[in-house]
Amino acid sequence: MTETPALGPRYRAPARVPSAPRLISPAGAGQVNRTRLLQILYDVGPTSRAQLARISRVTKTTIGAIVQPMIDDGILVEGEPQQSSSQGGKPARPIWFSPVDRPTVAVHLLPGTVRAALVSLTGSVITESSANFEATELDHDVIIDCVTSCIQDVLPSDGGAVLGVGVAVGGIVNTDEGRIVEVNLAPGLAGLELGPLLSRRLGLPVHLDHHPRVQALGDRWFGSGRRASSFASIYCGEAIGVGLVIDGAVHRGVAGAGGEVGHTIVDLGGTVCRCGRTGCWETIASHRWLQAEAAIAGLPAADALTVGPLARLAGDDHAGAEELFDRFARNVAIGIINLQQILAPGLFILHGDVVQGGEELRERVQKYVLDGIPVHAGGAPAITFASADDDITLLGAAALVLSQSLDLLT
Amino acid sequence: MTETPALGPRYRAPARVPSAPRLISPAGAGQVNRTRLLQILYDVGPTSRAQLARISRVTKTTIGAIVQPMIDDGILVEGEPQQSSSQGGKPARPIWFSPVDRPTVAVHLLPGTVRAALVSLTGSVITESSANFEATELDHDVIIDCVTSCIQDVLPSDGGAVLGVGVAVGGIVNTDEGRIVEVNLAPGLAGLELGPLLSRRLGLPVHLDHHPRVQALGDRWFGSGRRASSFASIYCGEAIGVGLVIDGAVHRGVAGAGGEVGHTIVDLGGTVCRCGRTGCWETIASHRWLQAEAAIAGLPAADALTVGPLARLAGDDHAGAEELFDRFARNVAIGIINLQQILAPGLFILHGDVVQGGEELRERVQKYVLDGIPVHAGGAPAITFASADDDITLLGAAALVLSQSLDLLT
DNA sequence: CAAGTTAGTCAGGAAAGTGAACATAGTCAA
DNA sequence: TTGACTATGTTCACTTTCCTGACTAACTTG
Repeated sequence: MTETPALGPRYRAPARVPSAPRLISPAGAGQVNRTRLLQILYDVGPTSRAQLARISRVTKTTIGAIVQPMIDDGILVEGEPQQSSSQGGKPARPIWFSPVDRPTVAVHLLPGTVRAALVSLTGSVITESSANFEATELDHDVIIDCVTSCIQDVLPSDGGAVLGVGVAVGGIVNTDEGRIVEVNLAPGLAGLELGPLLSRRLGLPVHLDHHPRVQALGDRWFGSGRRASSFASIYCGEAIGVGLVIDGAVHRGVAGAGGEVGHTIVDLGGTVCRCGRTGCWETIASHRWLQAEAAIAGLPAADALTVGPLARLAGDDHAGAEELFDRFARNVAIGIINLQQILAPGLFILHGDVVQGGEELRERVQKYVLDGIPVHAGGAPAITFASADDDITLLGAAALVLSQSLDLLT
Repeated sequence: MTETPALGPRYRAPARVPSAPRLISPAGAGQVNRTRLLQILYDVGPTSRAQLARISRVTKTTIGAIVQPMIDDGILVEGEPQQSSSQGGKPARPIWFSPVDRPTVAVHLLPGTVRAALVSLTGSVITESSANFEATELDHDVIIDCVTSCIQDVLPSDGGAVLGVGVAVGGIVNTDEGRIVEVNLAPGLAGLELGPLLSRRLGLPVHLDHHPRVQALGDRWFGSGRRASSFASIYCGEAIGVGLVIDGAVHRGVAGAGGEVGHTIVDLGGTVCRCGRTGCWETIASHRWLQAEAAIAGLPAADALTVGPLARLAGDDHAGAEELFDRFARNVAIGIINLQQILAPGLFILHGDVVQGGEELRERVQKYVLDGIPVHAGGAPAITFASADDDITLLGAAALVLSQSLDLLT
């Protein structure tokens, strides 16, 4: 008889068991339901118990049982009684998230710049800070120091509990390992294990993800994708990327790949992209293309042209600008058409410099998209521009933490 | 006090409530768990209660409680006791689906041809039948008659209970309404409300979907996508389409749109597609392109060339064929690259005439795909060819019914 | 001020998974 | 042949969770 090792029961290699969805236990169902209810609350905003019961198709009793402990715990707060409806009745008291309890830290990491904010559960920025580092910096320690101190600037001074840190990275990341794979223009960030390193320094859970996916999360939780079950959140500026929300959840490919829609091939015979391949969408719908074409057309300040100035030129009836503006709209539409043909999300939310083109650009893009897809019962896809000056990426980084922590909110 | 109408409680228009995920009740959890367990059983094949308990991370007790009523009901059967492991122990009795109880009807509708089969819960074809109609036929009644009689040929003669009818349509469908929107080469099918009409004639639930999505379901349930949580099932022959499995579920766009990857734009300056737009993937990777290029290259029988003969010509060191074969591989890779860049499913299962290219073609496609995507921690995507003569679409049509009916299997 | 209406709470009941103990049926070695 | 060992499958008391129905609270209207 062999002795059982002190470390625990003898390990026996299990039969090769494929990972499978777990079954739900009553206790697990409670966890799931608490999480879902909080999701619903985010979707609909401050809402009374009775209304939540109607939305989630359960009884008021159940809602009360779920919500009351959270109120006692300080996560949720009960608002002032609202006006009764004209039919009378006890006035409803809306439930909403605490504006101070358990905030999250949101970080946006760009080549040379880091931006950090303390974000409340209600989705508003409490404190903000930013710092710069040399984009050519190769020493990981220097970068980590910079990021850490920027975060510490926004941490609550009273040392109150923070849920975690969410990081949006403007480059390719491995979400499984919390590692940055590559960031254009910032070679020093390549290979940086930002997740584990930050987590160790701060003693907080850290989640990081690809910028357009974080942006999509921001749209889903706090922006115009709020109640949409599927949509594409596109960033279009100096580069192009997409975050896909499919059936209410942000889609990640294996280990966090995917979303590189800027480097899908749309023009086989086209020009060479900075990625080394030929005919990427980015070669016909990013700043680089805009500036090259503007130079050819002889537009003023062509080599620094962006969408806003181009729109103004086009609005002033500058013939070359008008023509370029329209081609830009068509080129932006190409990638959207392809996404719609493949996935048919039905809603496209555009961010980045492209929104500087305003309603005029949006309408043109929409027209080209509608021209480019067959009429189908699914209905015409909607193209919307995000507001130009929002913090949706920071809010998305906060949502990144929330989406992983909701079940920790007891 | 107004009287309550006889039809039921007075209907009161609810406050505009956004559709939201329901919370899970204990009873609902049971339903979900039964369904999940059956899904797991499909994924892993015949399996003992104890093994199922390990896979689904619940106790043997629970599995027994779920499985026993289904055995009593005849849906599941207990196999012969297996050999004990070398360590001894009571021999396990694998549980599996009944090969005769509650079969489904699978239908594949193509321009001019309909194929029907009776498929068992175990995923094997019990009976099969096919019929032809004029592809130019415009009378809906004639088509429905043809489909109905083809189905009745395979219905069990003893009138045993059939779960339902699944239909794969080689064209655009509206899955919400069970309506065919458009089928290339068969204008009479456009607008046909096949779902409701068949359902009324047969008295059975009918589900229909776009062919590549049905094919993906077949791969997911009975093919090489069986345990994969995400993959793309591509049909590539006279046309190109894709069915996407994302997180274990087949993705449908709004009302069943999406999957039209053949008409994504990959070659802006290219040739005009039969869809009327320019530069679709289909214009460079379907039969039409192959035959046009073969004619230019002076290959024999160019106007009826398909992939199999081309592969043989190339294998015989026919210079023009070899070069065309390679370009075809590259062109097929283009669309796969784009899908991988956007969604990174990590696995691509190819069906249709393209598989006639054999391992030689598969390797070339894989090489071009790997050349066309950045190295990323997610790992290199796998490209696989389905076996040439399988019934995966019919099995997928059966799975279409199963996936909607699992919770009806008590 | 009474009737009607809506919000929120309290006690009892049903569904479902858990965990420990037990019956069942094999292997292996003395 | 027997006993120790191992693994499968079943029985029963227990916990969690949500539902039902009755109740209190608060406001509007006539």
